[in-house]
Amino acid sequence: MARRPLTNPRKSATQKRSRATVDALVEATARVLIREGYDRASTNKIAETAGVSIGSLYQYFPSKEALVAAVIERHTQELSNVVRGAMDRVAASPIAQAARELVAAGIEAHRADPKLHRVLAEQVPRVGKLEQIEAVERNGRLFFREYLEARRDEIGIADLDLAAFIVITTVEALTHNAVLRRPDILEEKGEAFVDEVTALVLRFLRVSGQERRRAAE
Amino acid sequence: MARRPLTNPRKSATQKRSRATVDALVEATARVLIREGYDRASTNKIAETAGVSIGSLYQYFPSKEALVAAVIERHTQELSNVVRGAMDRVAASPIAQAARELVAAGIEAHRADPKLHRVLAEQVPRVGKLEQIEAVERNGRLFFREYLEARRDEIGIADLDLAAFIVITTVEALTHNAVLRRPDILEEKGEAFVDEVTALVLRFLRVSGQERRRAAE
Amino acid sequence: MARRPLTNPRKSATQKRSRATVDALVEATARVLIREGYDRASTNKIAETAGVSIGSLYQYFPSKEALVAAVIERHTQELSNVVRGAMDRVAASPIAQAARELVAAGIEAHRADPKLHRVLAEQVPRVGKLEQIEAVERNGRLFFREYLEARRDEIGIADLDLAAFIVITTVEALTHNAVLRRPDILEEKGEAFVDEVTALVLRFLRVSGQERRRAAE
Amino acid sequence: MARRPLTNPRKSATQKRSRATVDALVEATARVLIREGYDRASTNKIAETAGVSIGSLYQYFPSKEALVAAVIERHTQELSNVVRGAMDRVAASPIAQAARELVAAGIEAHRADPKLHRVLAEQVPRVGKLEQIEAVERNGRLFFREYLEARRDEIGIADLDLAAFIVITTVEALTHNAVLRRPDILEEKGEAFVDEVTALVLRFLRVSGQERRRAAE
DNA sequence: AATGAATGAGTCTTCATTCAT
DNA sequence: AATGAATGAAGACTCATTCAT
Repeated sequence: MARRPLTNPRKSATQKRSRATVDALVEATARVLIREGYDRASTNKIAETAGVSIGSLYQYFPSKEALVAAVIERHTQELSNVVRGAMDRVAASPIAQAARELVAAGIEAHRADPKLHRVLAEQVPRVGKLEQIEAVERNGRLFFREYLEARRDEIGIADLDLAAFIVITTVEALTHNAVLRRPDILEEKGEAFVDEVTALVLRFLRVSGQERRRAAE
Repeated sequence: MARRPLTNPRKSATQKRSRATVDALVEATARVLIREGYDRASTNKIAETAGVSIGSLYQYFPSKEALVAAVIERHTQELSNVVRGAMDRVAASPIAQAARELVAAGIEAHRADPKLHRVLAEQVPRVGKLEQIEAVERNGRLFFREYLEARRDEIGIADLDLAAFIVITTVEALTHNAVLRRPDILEEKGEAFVDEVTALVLRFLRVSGQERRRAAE
Repeated sequence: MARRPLTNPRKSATQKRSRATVDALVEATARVLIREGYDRASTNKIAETAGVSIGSLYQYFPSKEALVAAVIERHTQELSNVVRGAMDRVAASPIAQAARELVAAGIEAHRADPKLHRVLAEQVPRVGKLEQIEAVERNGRLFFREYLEARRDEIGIADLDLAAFIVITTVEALTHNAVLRRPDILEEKGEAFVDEVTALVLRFLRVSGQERRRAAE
Repeated sequence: MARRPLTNPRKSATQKRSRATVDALVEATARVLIREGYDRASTNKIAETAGVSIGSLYQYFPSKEALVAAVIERHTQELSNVVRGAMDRVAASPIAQAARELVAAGIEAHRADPKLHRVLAEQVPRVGKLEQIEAVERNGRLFFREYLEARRDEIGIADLDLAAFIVITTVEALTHNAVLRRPDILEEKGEAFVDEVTALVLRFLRVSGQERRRAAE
């Protein structure tokens, strides 16, 4: 049985070969996680899937948790990139327009690897990496809050902190659930869904109807 | 189970004992789940916590899954009761007023046993009980949809299906996250939070400002 | 876990009701043994099948082994009866005729409850009752030896001990295997089978051809 | 199982180690089976007896049954070899001589590991391996039947199928029981026993007295 | 550095048996 | 005497991890 599980990769794979092995392992972990679920994802299976011996696996990752942590990190990074990209792109746009792009980005992000996202969403807490995830979330929130601050005069709500929490939570939940549990909605009336979620956000932020209408074009 | 028992008292004494054992086991499962998480929650630990032998545990529950399922059922039932109660209470009220009550009910429901709720929310999917949970959710959605239908002329949104999904997902996510991850918000500005979430819902549903204002009093 | 398993019934059921319970238990044990095999035949299942509580079962039988021993005893008794009956019937007949009857009796005996016989044959050794069985066998052998002795002048073999062992073993094996493993033989050419086994025995005992021919009529 | 191994020595060293472990496990299973009987033969005890960890046991054998099956296979193989060897040796000899050798081979085979043979004979059926055993038996029967066919003119019995069944069953039962239950016979008058069993077979097959006498020299 | 055989703590589960009612 | 709830020893098996080669 394990001591306290370490969650940091054992060595900063500098060599190219090492790097490839590490990548293979992380990728294999993700695949096995999807295929088998957390409990049935054994390190031996992961090693085999990666085409690597179990010994080598432990050369690079001190524990199963470390592997999962790496997957989480990679996945979180990818999500983050998509969302950050969208945010950067609309940094200069008026809210009414930005909102729509952000909602779309949310859906797109979740669509990247929904099965992995589901497993992680369901099992992350068990790996000690929750804090890291929360850090990412907090960053997103602060980032968004700054955006709101910059656009303060376009919106009619005072408590920006609260507003950021509500908007982020809402959009995250709606895109997550739409992708994972109601794919039918996205397929049959994806446009309408984006419209409605965008409207939800804008109305909540009391963005003036004029702006909204302008953005709707 | 031989012959028919002649006395009732004995039987009901027996039944009371069984009942107590079952209850103790379900309760112990919940506690261990909270304390240890799903993976580390072994049936032996649960039996011990319940003050019951492992044999008795298996007399009443054929597997670990069955125990967790029972906990889920109990918890779901409790949540359901709170929410249904609120829905019944406001069935005749105008939306603007109903919304606020529902949001409050959502918070109250999550507050009943937030830690348990977190564990279940995070790990339920792995137990086959997912369908049951989803059934409850679907029921809630349909129930709410009917409510919307009855109040159709108070709201300015056409696709009631979509609206129900969005509202329920949103309120669930907001109350869940507020209770579990941002207790500070509820403590420091719980009123404002309820106000905002209520407003979010009403605005999304395009309930007329007049109604909204009337309800805000 | 059990101490040393006792194999004797706990009380000599004098009362009629007790007697009925004991019978029901022995019968249930036989049935469960056939249905489930020795390993899966749990005392609880036996009690249930007997329509008796597990507590009552232990009132009459101190252990699972005791139950099986009772079944063995009953079954052995039945076999014994069939064979002894035949032996008694032919005590006064010449060997050539007696042999045929004994072979037929062997088949008949095995046919009484072949499934039970198989389970017992396969599992008896595990219950301490082997000695008892061997005692029965020895008795049969001695009994048969005496018969041979009485007919000494009809047979041309000197070592009657050896002869008894060989004949008994052979007939037992042939009837057992025919019934349990080659039922097709009995069905398609049962007559021929009896003829051949009888001939086998008579020829082995050097019973004169004249006698043999006379018996074959 | 990554990459192809470059060196042979290492692999074969490894293979030798594995092979030794497997052998130790099979051997330990046989010993424990003899010492404790099937029911009390736990995998833990087997592993311990083999001087191997329980984990290694399961690395090579997926279940207790698999272990027993391996023992059965090994034992059956050995028996088979002895008997086949004898059959091959006498393939060209006249029956009267062949019979004696086969009976002797039967005894020899059972003597190889009589205790193991007893446990297996008594408990094998419960393992799914029964078919395999029966297959071996059937093969033996068919093989023997062919032999009879080739020697058809030496014997005076028409139904060779039936004859093969009877002879094989008889010889098996007699050698089995003699070795396991009446070792005294073999020790005190082993010669006579072989003589009589041989005679039993030859007389049953109606081999002419002349042949019999010739073989008896 | 890689390999994979070996380890063993710990899990779930069964079932013969006891004992309070 | 009967009942059946409770017991707990023991068994089969898994899998994260180590370490000899």
